[in-house]
Amino acid sequence: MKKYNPKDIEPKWQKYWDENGTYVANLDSDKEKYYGFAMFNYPSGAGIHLGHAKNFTIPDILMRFKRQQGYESYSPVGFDSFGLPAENYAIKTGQSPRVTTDEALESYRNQYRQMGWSMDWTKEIDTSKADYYKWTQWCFLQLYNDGLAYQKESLQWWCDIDKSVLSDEQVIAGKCWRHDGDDDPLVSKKSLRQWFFKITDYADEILEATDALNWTPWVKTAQKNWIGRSEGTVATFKLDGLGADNEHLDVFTTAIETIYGVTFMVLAPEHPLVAQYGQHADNAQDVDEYVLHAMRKSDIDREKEKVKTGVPIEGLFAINPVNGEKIPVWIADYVLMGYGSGAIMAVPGQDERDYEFAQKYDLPIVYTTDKNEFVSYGPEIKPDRTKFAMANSGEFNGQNLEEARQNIVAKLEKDGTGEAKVTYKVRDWLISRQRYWGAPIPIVHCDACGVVPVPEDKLPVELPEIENYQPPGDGRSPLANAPEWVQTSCPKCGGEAQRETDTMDGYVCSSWYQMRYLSPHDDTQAWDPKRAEQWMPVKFYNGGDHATAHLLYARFFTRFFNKKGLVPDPEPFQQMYFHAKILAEDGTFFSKSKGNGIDPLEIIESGYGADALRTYISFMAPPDVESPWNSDGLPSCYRFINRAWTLVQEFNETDGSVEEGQDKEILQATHKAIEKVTTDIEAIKYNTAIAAMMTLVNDLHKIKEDDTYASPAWQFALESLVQLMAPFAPHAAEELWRDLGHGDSIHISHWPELDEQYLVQDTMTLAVQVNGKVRAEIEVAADAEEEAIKQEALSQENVQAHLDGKEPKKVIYVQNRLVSVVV
RNA sequence: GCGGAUGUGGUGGAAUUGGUAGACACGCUAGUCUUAGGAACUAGUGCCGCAAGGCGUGAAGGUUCAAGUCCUUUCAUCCGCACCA
Repeated sequence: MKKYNPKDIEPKWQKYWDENGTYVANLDSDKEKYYGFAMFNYPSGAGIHLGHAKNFTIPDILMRFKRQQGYESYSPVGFDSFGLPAENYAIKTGQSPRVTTDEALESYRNQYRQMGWSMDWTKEIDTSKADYYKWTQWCFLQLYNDGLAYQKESLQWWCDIDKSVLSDEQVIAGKCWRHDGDDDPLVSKKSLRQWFFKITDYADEILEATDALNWTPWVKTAQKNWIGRSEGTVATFKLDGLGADNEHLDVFTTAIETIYGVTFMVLAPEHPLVAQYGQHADNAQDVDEYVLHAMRKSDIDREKEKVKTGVPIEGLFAINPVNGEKIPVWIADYVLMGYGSGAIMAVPGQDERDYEFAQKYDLPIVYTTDKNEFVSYGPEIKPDRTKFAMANSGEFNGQNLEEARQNIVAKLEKDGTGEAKVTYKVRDWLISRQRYWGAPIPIVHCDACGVVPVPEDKLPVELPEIENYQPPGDGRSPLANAPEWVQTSCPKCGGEAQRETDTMDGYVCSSWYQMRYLSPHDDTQAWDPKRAEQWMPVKFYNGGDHATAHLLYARFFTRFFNKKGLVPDPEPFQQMYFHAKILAEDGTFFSKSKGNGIDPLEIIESGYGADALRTYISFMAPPDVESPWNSDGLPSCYRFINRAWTLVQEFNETDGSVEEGQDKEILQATHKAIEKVTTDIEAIKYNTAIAAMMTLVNDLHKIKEDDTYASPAWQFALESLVQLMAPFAPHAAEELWRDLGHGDSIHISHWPELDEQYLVQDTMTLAVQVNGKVRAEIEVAADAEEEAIKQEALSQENVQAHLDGKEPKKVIYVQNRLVSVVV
């Protein structure tokens, strides 16, 4: 008998599928379309790991299923290949990122194929190739033309030794990643002029659309948190002293009703008024020191700070717009420049944080409600606000908080000292990177014309090959090391001009690739809007990372291009599925440092094959449940495939003798499996789909225990089984399909058709409960009358015993389930 | 602190949404066979008990003929956000 050997059949069919274009999608097909994929990879030198295996197997199963169902199923493939690791490697070795990336890509292509993923390789994209980033630059220009791309000074981490910009992940415990010794200096912040995308313009509509999405629920919550909308009031306080008499200070608060309790003001250390008036303060030196100290701390470090610190700006006061009270102004780093206006009115009587600060620095505390509870902490909490009465608040005393809030806002608006306002946590998207290995920003700086966008017909602005990947030391990217590239002529006036040397954040590249996949080789446009009309939004998008930024940015781009009429839907991903991680056998996370990783390729090559690996990854738990790897689990899936294999081989070796006696049983088992597997794949519950197939295999083995079957029913059962298995174990299924006499690929065959008549049983087994406890089981005809069933139930010996001579008060029959007798 | 979720055998996990808890696997026990293997096959396996029976879904209450599922309280764990004004 032919043995199951994945090492033989897997490479064979991989080659066949490639050569026959089995998975090549016709993007202009008339068929109903199904478009799905997983977040693409950064091709690192290390190759794929178990997480990648899961990431791409999840959509692959669904896409294969849809293909069999007759959809034009498009599984695109691509690589997010710009990024820091290749650049860091280049700095270290001088080897071009282009070269190392290409090497990594070649290896990835092989590994993807070995996993048996049904990707359409004829449409592969690579974000670091000019034919892709040309259109990333085009996207930039569209945003620029609509005023959604702009330049602004912004602070960047800076290493004084390298004279180079650092990304967040290159700052480790406040020091540069390459200079983190005890004697090395802390990193500092340097102000650079950088490019931003105005995503805040879209914050509201993205937020509003979030609830309706068919996305993993917590991802939606994360999106909403990230946007962080809160409704409140901006109040204007006039300043007094230190020559600031004509200045005013705007603060944002969600609890304006506490304004009578303001006993001090707090500015973030970066607040512009600090730089302006701090030097005039009586304690100018303290102010200076405090600001310097705070600026050196990263935001993360600041948040870790348990004890609040601050200094007053002595001599500077603010005037409370509601009662004219003169209150001191402080600086403290518990106030963040990035939120609201970077300044707060502190109400220690009603706010926990302000209370803590006031306690420490001995500042006065005024309560503005009749109950001394904190009310302004967070926009979400709503202690029944109508139950609090205002106190110490002048004309508003006695009103409940809700009334007072409205009345105070009205008063401020009338006086011109405040207004209702909505703020967001999300800030504009900083896309400038002072890096080499990214898409150049298509902008030219002309001495005469200023900032000039590169005309669309001059795209791409190609990334030049350079000699030295070390940053030049002036805050510009290594592209500044290529003067002949930087030096150019102005597209407007033709005069001397310099190219922008910043490149774009990698997230820009991945914000629109779902559209590029539809026109991967089009050199006349970023994508064909007619194709987008047919294919967008993406039906199924899987990922196990990037729950916030990437998805938010992709939504921003899609909304923008939707308004331009280039995509049919404002949302990019109809369904977003966020899978959970596979854990190590001990329940901890896999990590490079622990070296406890499991190499998918090793598993395949050890003889278990990709099919068993794919099946086990899908079987171990529902994909969205974190579950530890169990090395004994893999063999169990191999065994399952092998048992199916045996059924087919034995069938092939029979002499054709027909046993029809158990056809009905065979068909019932088969259709039950068809139904279960179909609904479970649709619901991404692969674990129970596989369990149903295992049950079918077990059933078929049992049925044939004594005889060898060769009936048409038996053949239908085997063919259906193999077709059901095809999305999970595509190689073995293909081989078995051919063994069953088919000339064409199983993957473009069809999905087994369900015949519901076989789901109905002739008889059914009902449980009989007496006072809620099961006391007997009865077997009755499926179409038996309710009365007859009840009689049958009551006549059971054990039921009678538990009735103990009493008359049942009630007998309940639940259809197809049980009979419940109440005494 | 706020928000979201989850607690089921020795293990991963099932459970038609209120209807026989533990599907399917792993592991374990016993057995069969043998070109002795990390093979295949068969049977058993929630707990206590020889059995009858009893007990069982983190804990405690409640609703119901019937609760893993609904309600209340509570404990634990995980995740997201977090000095967001």
